[in-house]
Amino acid sequence: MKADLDFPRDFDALRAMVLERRDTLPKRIAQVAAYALDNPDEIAFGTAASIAASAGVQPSTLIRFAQHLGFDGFTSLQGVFRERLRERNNSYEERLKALRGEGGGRTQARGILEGFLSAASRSLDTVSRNIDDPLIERAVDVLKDAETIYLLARRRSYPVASYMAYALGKLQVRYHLIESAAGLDPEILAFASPRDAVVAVSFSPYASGTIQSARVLAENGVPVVAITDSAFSPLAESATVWFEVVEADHAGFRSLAATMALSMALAVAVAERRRGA
Amino acid sequence: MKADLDFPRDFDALRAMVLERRDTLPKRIAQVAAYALDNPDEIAFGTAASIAASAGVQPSTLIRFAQHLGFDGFTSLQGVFRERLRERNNSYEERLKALRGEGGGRTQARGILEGFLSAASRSLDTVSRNIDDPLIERAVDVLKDAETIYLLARRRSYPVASYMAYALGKLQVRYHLIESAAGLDPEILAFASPRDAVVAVSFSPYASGTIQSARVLAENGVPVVAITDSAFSPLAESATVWFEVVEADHAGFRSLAATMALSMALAVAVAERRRGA
DNA sequence: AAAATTATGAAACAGAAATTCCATTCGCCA
DNA sequence: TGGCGAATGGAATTTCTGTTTCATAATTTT
Repeated sequence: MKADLDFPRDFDALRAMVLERRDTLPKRIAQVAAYALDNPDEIAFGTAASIAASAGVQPSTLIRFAQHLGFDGFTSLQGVFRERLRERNNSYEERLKALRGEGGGRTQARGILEGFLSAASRSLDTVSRNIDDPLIERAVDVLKDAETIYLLARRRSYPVASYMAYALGKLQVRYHLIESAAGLDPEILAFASPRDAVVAVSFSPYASGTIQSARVLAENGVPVVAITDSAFSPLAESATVWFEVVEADHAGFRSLAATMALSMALAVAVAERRRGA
Repeated sequence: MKADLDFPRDFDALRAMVLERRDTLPKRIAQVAAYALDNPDEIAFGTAASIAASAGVQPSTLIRFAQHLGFDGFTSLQGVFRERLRERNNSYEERLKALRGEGGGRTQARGILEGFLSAASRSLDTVSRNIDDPLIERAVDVLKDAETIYLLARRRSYPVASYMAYALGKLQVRYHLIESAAGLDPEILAFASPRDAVVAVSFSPYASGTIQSARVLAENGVPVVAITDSAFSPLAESATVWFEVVEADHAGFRSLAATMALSMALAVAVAERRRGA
């Protein structure tokens, strides 16, 4: 007889058990384990067949996974995932309530995190209200015909350009990321022609390098798509199309969430347009 | 014939429809309707038989209720209740839905932008639920004593590190951003001692450079704070403290919003702690 | 290297679930 | 009151789901 009664009663226990045993689990079982921890909602609602397909295994493997953990079948394992979903929603309600009630039990670091999360969230809200369709379309029109897209951003804005570079690379769109303040940039920018295009990102206080480069490029007839934070931005003057993105800030640091989302949207939209979609 | 295709797509619409018609509904159907609005979780998780018993009606009545509302059966009605449970507390999502409703004609690019905004918002929600205070405190403890903070991130994660570098610089915290895959990194990392610390960021598929460097540093006794996306991440093994941040994605590109917020919070919290605040 | 054990895939199976059907009851109007 | 249509209960039916089984592959042990 093998009365395996020590199955995990809740999600945390299950998670702990999986992590503890992960090295000893068979390959397919481990594959299911990883999927389960990463997609708990799927497990809670799906059927054995649908989950198995989504995780790339056989339904029977799911049951074996459950049995490895001490459950007597998939159904009882699923119960744990459902219970978690019920409780999570409850605790989240309470979390919101605590936040509204200005709960005192938060640590300082937690408060800072909430601040940044809130700033990011406000930025997203703002940009979704303020960006209008024709503007995006015009920007995409400009960029879709460019032989090379030059990415211009410094300091605070640099992370935006570097993520855009990553995306454009994946999308097989030719680009050039203007890296450093040092040396080579002027020469590289001298190659830019009116058949190329520039994406320039700068927020107040504007990095002078970005502003000047953008101006020079614009004077040479290279179309410029700008992302900046005000109509009075010196970037707006040089721009063919410009977006006003006002990021909320916390502790003196602005969120980049909205700018990131916009720049990624531009990258993907350009790639799709080129594919003729 | 009356092809009733206008069944309620979400819980709010369903609720509104029920309230509107409640006077005209047959007795048993009304009984089910009341039960459904009062016990939505039961509907989401239960079976038709168990719900029927719990509501004091026959299973067939449950189906009639669903059909009265325009669904083609109990199963599709249940789908609405499940969807609600998944997407509860996602205020941004609902706002987007409302926007679509009134806006009418969206362009393709606009759709892509909304996709990224929505992904960012979901990421923020998730991280605010899943990160707990003690974890942040421990990470800050590790970092506050470091002489130099080494920032380790490649490719997709690199923008995070570069923004963190910007912030740490402003905050006058000594750091070193590991730049390129080329040449100098090993020598620079060899300087790191147990009195320093590392912030490593990597998401699946994990950049091998980041993983290896983190492992070597950990073996040399340098504390590692990791931000990664799964308990199975190889980064988690090397980490002294690790955060699980699951970013939502759109069009194949993950949001960085949550990771950005977390990394900025760490930077600011460390600086404040050092100031003795 | 061979044998034994364990893991995996695919399909068959049994049971439960949702749905349909039909006889009966209820409520309403002539 | 009698007749008609809608509503209801309960069983029959069909669809689908979790589980089991078995043959095969992989892995470990001897």
